Amino acid sequence: MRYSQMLIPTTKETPSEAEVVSHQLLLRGGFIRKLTSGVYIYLPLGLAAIQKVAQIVREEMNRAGALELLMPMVQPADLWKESGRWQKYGPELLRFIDRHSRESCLGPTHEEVITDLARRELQSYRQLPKNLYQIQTKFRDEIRPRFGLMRGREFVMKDAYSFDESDEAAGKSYDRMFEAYHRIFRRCGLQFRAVEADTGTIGGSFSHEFMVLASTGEDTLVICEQCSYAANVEKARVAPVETQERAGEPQALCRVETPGMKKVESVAAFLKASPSQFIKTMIYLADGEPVAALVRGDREVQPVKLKNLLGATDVELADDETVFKKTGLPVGYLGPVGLPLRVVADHEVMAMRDCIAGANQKQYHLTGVQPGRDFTPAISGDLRQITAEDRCPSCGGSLRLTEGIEVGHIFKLGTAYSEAMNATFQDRDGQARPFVMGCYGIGVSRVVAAAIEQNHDGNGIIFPLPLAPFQVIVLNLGVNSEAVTGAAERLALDLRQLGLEVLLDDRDERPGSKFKDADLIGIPYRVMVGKTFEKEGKVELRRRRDGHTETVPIDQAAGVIASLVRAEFAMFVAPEE
RNA sequence: CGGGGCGUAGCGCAGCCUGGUUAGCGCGCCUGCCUUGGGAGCAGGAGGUCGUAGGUUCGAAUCCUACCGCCCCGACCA
Repeated sequence: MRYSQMLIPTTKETPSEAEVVSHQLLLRGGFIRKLTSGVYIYLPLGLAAIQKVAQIVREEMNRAGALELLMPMVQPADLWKESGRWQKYGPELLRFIDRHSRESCLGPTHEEVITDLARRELQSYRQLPKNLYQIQTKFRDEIRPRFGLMRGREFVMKDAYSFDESDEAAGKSYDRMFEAYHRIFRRCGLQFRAVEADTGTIGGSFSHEFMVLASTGEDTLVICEQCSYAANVEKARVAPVETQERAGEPQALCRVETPGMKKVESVAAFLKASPSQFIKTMIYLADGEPVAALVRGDREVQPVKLKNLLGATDVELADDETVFKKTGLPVGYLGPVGLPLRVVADHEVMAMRDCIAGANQKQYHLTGVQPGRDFTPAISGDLRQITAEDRCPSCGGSLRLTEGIEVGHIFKLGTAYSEAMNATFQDRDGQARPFVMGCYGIGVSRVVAAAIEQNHDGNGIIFPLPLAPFQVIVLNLGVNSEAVTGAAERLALDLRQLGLEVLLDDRDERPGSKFKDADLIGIPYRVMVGKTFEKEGKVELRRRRDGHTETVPIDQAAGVIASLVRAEFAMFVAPEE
């Protein structure tokens, strides 16, 4: 491909709307242009990168036995009413009415459509298992789209759905996807981890997220330094604590005046106590009902864990005003003793003794509080957010916190959708049974953004070779010289014949501009045909990632480059290949 | 949806507070000359419903009102 005939509108200046580096570089490099909030045009270069990811995904899904199909973007409301999600999904689901007054929506995901297909077309256990997938544009009306391709409203997604006859078989389908995902992200050249995750609104029993490690990630992960344990902090289990040995008699309950002190720190300073002796009482609204969550004074409540402990669908921290309105209690002086609310305690709290807590009375706290003696929570369990100081729940090793970008998510769905939508097959005994389902997503366009977040420098993008729109860019640095131009053209042709994807920069531009553009758009290998060729018959070969440069005679250049590219590709093969 | 900000040439911005010639600047674009190894230089040029609608005024990019769009923070989220 000739640069002069491409559309690669690069810019020197960074557009003001872009906050994160992938967004900036995608705009500057001429990969995308915004049409409207959260909706982007993929220019030729951007589309090429997305197609690279899509092709890897396709190959690995096919290899894992999945079948590609393509479902409509427009979906009838009736299906969503059957699954119950027409009510549940909320405003993220873009709904509209067509000319016949039929309610419809743009598909943010396709469980309903695929389940409808399955109940029509899959009647017998003999047809199972089946795993069907598509690579398609999704629309979710995000509250606040941001970060370019990282969180758009419209985006390219691979979604797959598995149908099995039993839990056990569904587990195998899940494991097969777990492996396929490892192969996919490995082949994309990304640093990533699979982590235990919360199942979110899609529901289901078990799930893993695939996170690309990058400092701009929207999620926080814990990773064990010793074993393979990794989890989203929303989910990360905190190892249960041992109950402390009781030395001496437990203190008696005692009310102390703590004027104007609401924060744990200030009361702690006043009473010359450590925050770890406190019981912190946080009021949350669980599906609108106030509940009290107890954690140690120096800990934080993890709301997703609270939600799961309560079995609620929505949990949010109540603000001071709401707390007072709903309970009449003074914020800052709340405590579990005599609290007329449902109380959920972190198991660490239950192991504490001689604690300090609010007295549920303005300007007063209690000391000598004994969990179990002075109050008994309705539920106690794992409630607090894990910290880097905690030990690995799996092996006891030390933990590290890091940021990640979610690029893939796999779920065991069970029979939630098949039962709601009456999607059944006949088993060996002729009995109708609901499909046991799984669903598996990959944010294809987000993978491109994540790859850039993880691979860039001050000059621009550094694409992992498998995702690069072109593997090699040949710079003709002497467009006025027939000899140089001829050599550059021939080299580009030779490289193409060796199976490489080549961009030939044949523009009548000064060398500096060509270098800058080549760096910006992140092509892994750059070949310069110019002065050195005129003087010595050699071309210079430069690797984008580390700037490593070598000079080779023109007649050997194509072969050298091809073997370099092949050698590098070999690093991105999937495990066990 | 709550809070904040912005809409002036393709992009980035100044001008607005304190209304008054022909609305500027940088980048980009076009023509010519010159130049050619890290976004050159000179000369000439094209390009604007100043987001939209209404109002105030002799006169509005500038003041007022409404609406639209976009960005940032928050809640939310595969």
